[in-house]
Amino acid sequence: MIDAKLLRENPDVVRAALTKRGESTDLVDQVLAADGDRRSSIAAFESLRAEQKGLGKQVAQAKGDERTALLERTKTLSAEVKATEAAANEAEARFDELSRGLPNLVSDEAPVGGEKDFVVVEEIGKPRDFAAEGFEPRDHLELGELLGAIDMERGAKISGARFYFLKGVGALLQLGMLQLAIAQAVENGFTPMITPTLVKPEVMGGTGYLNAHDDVYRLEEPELYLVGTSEVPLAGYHMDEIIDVSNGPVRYAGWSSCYRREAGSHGKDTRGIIRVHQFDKVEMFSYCSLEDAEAEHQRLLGWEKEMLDKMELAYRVIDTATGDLGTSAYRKFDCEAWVPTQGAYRELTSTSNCTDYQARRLNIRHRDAEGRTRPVATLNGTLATTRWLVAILETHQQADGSVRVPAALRPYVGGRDVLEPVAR
RNA sequence: GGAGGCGUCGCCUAGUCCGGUCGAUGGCGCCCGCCUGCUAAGCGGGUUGAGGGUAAACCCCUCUCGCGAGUUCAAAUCUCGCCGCCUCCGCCA
Repeated sequence: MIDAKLLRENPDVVRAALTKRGESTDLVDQVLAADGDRRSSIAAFESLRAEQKGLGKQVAQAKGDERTALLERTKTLSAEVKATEAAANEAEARFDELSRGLPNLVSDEAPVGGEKDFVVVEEIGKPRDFAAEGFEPRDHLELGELLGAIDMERGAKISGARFYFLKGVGALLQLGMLQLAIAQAVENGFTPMITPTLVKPEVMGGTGYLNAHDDVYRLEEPELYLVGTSEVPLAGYHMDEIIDVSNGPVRYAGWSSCYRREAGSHGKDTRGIIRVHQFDKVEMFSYCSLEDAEAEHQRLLGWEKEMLDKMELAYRVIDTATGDLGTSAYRKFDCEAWVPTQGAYRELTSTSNCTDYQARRLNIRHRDAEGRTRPVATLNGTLATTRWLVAILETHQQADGSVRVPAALRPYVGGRDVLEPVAR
């Protein structure tokens, strides 16, 4: 949610952000009008209410005729108070609903434009040259089937398209990767968390995901939503609280399954586990002061790179363009790993600085140096997900269909340094 | 699923039966000051959060006793619904 005071005093800042995101600025004027209504109706109610309270006090003291006379007046006043209060509540609710439709501001440093207007910040490692090595790389699904690691067919049989089983070394690799992620996070002061994956509407809405709710699974009774990332329960964790960030960021590492409908992506990435309805992820989540947020964002990015380095992958870091930020993000960096059979970089991690946008919606505050309450900043970033297996399998494959295991993962596959094809 | 109990400004707590000096009591903790070689103790004061009047300070006002609705001139207090926690029973793992 955008600060109402900022919107009132500097509506052009908000309009500029909307324009950079490629959205209409009409909503700004609607919200401003609603804000005016809200404040005037609150003032009307409050002055009547003050009068009513004053009279009520006199009634308590008065006796006889004087009392009857007072009661005559207070009766009509009572109805007016009720009516103006209802009007004020309504105006407040309308303002709230409209202003929740506004996305976050955007960083001046974020590149302006759409999905393809990202800026490459850094390239790390070199994509393997399979032509030079003299063999045609197999894609991750073919490798996964050879190794007995991925079973898409049976996933589809029991749950439909975009579902899968990870089995054998596939299951071990994923568990290893996630455990490695948790271990790294804990080393860096994160509190590990295994979160609920079903959340209430206000939590899903508070994180800004309900606007794009085509992608969210919804349960009818009771009304609950399956989370697409543990960012959602971790943001909701401190909802309606005043937390202490005076000693630096409060950091959580969430381990959860994630669910996405992928409603708008028919026909895209239909093969293998690149884009699936359910996957597992370890997500970093930080609460900190607004002043500390940009520095914390860089730290989260650093920890993502550290994990990717452990997987021995070639990847690049991109600064996401304003049109591709999502509702809550003020700035976003993605790490994209090279996927040999696609000849392309694909997103493996994403870290967002949501500034105080989610915190305003979820009512999460801290006390500043002067003891005043202020919304915190929230940030998130990926430490490992199922999709990483795609890049790991393809990057480390050998001509015979075996796959070399990155050193960091070997303890999790029984110490093996190579995974061999199995007979089906 | 059934029955009962509970929910007060960080924590504990008085108040709720019998509506109006509750515009909320006291303690603990915390903050400021005084006192004191230092510390502790003692003494005095402060200490829920939000919104509006204002751009801000001071100040003033309104809301806030789990949430919402109702009764009433007036609700922490009475009524109804909901949520959460606890205890017991049933059922399932």
